[in-house]
Amino acid sequence: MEQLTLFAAAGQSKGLPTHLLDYRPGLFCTAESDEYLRKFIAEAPWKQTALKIKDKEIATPRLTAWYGDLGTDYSHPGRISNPAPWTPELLKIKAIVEPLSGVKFNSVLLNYYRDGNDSVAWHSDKESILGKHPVIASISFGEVRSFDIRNKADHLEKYSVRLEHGSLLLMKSGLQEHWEHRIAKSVQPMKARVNLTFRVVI
DNA sequence: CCATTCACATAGCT
DNA sequence: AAGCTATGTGAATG
Ligand SMILES: [Mn+2]
Repeated sequence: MEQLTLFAAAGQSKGLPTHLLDYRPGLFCTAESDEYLRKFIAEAPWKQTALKIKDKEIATPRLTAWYGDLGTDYSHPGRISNPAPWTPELLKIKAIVEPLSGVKFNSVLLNYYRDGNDSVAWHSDKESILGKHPVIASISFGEVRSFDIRNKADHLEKYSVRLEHGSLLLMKSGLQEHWEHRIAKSVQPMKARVNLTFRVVI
């Protein structure tokens, strides 16, 4: 009984398809991760976009901030925004992540999930901006949230990874084409989580 | 023009 | 019977 509970709480699916993703907890220690979380929340140029359906204006349920090399412009729905210039912290993290990813990234999208009501729906990352087989490195700070993937052709084929404070999730080149991912809302009370997704913008 | 993208409300299922 | 999923919605986009 005890073990079952503990195992369930761990929340990692068995048999994760490691050719599609890799998960590495504890890439950054707790103290360092705490500081990064605080600093990114306080200092990143957070934006919240919106979409209109009928007459309702629906705010996207998370905040985003975009950093990167000059020329890696990212089109938000409705407007084009230049990325903010790299900060020393982001460059330091990038330098740690790149050898583990086998890729030199030129941009990073930060996502700020303020509480359990923030989320991102099932999607694949944009082929038009990233190409068909992008490698994306995702660093998590703050609250543990569940990252789900499902096969586009068979929604019953699903896996889940708990993204822990200071962890790295590597989305490998095969993931986006045939799989979708999400961060679901949670009924349980959730504290803030900031996610750094390093990418190569084409 | 037309397909795609996004979050939400709702209906239907177990 | 609470919790999950598929579906329709429509403005903006390329
Ligand atoms: Mn994504």
